[in-house]
Amino acid sequence: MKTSKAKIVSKPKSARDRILLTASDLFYREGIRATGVDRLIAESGVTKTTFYRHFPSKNSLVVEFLESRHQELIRSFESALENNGGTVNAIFPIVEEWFHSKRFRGCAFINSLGELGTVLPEVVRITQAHKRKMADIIEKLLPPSEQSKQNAMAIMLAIDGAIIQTQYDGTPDNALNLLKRIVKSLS
Amino acid sequence: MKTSKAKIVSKPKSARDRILLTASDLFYREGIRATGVDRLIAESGVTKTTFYRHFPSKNSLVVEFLESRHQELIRSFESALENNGGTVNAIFPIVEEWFHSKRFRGCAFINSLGELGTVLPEVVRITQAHKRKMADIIEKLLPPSEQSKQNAMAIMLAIDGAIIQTQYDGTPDNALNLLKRIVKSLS
DNA sequence: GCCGAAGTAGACAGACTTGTCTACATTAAT
DNA sequence: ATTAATGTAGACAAGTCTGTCTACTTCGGC
Repeated sequence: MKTSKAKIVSKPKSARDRILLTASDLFYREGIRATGVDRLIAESGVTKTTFYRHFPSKNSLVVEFLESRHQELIRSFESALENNGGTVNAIFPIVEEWFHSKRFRGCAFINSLGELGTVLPEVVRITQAHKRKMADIIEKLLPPSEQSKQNAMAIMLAIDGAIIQTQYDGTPDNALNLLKRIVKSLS
Repeated sequence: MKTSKAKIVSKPKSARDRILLTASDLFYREGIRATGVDRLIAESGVTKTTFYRHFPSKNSLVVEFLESRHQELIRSFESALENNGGTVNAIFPIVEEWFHSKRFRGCAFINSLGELGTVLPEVVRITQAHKRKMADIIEKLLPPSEQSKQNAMAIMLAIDGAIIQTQYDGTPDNALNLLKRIVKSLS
């Protein structure tokens, strides 16, 4: 098990997976435009040829990054909700853990909107798909009613707001409490 | 009154003002990183020397852009609230008009967080100052109580959420309705 | 008119960016 | 062993980016 001092990702997987894993990390932590392909290449331990064999352009890697993040988040969100009791309250410990995470830097989708929303329309499309799917999942936590679709979207809206507030204010607990209040007041 | 076909801003003001005006327009519409200094220079009708005389770096222009946008928005927000009756409901027509505006591209501060939050900490600081000031103004619309500070922050949170949802979903009326519901349910 | 402030026209520099390509080596499947 | 798939090592190219600088002109204040 190599734990090299260099920032080279240990090579447990295919080159493609390593690139995607490295991109996921750096894109989220440091920003998409702040991360050049040479950095990705160096840190994933592949060559330029290999990089471009798997991803025809940086933008296609960005799209893949967002798509895979979307899939992964949906999966883990659903799983965690189930583990937390499957009601709307199950959302809060998930969000709490995330907000307190040292790696928290807001929502990758929202950040991408700001970074690339005007130059890469796929980013807007994927963000929309992601948020709508999340709202669908939230809707299933709610008692069925005529309003449940809108209630779920309102909750999604409040979660997005709490994400933003945590990001600029650095006060996760306060944002979480506000989120809880809003969600409860919608019930 | 020159209305030249070229995209050169007519020269009503000092070079500095022209630069700032052009930056405000392009940074918001197209993105900060998507706008290079050469573009700013060409469209504001100044030379490189003049540009750098007024702004020692692109980043300092970005900071100035956000600071002046902050001041301007506070001013116009306060004014519009007063014109709309000075209650919390006064927020809605303001937000509605903005969301329906052809120029709407989300919140410049939130977009900047995504674009530059990791590389220019001033962006985070200004965004925080802006949002807190907005919340202070919102608080003044509310009946005084122990909770009014938190209520104002909850409303600010919901506004941010509505901004994001409008941005990715392109459904301003729906987001606005959700915002209204949340604000009312907090009262 | 004089002089400093402000501005013009661009050339230039170095770094960074994304992407193309050659020659060769290694791995995996048959 | 053979062959295709996959990967390595880099060099290279063109464009873009931010910022520095020279020489000269125009504007504004006294």
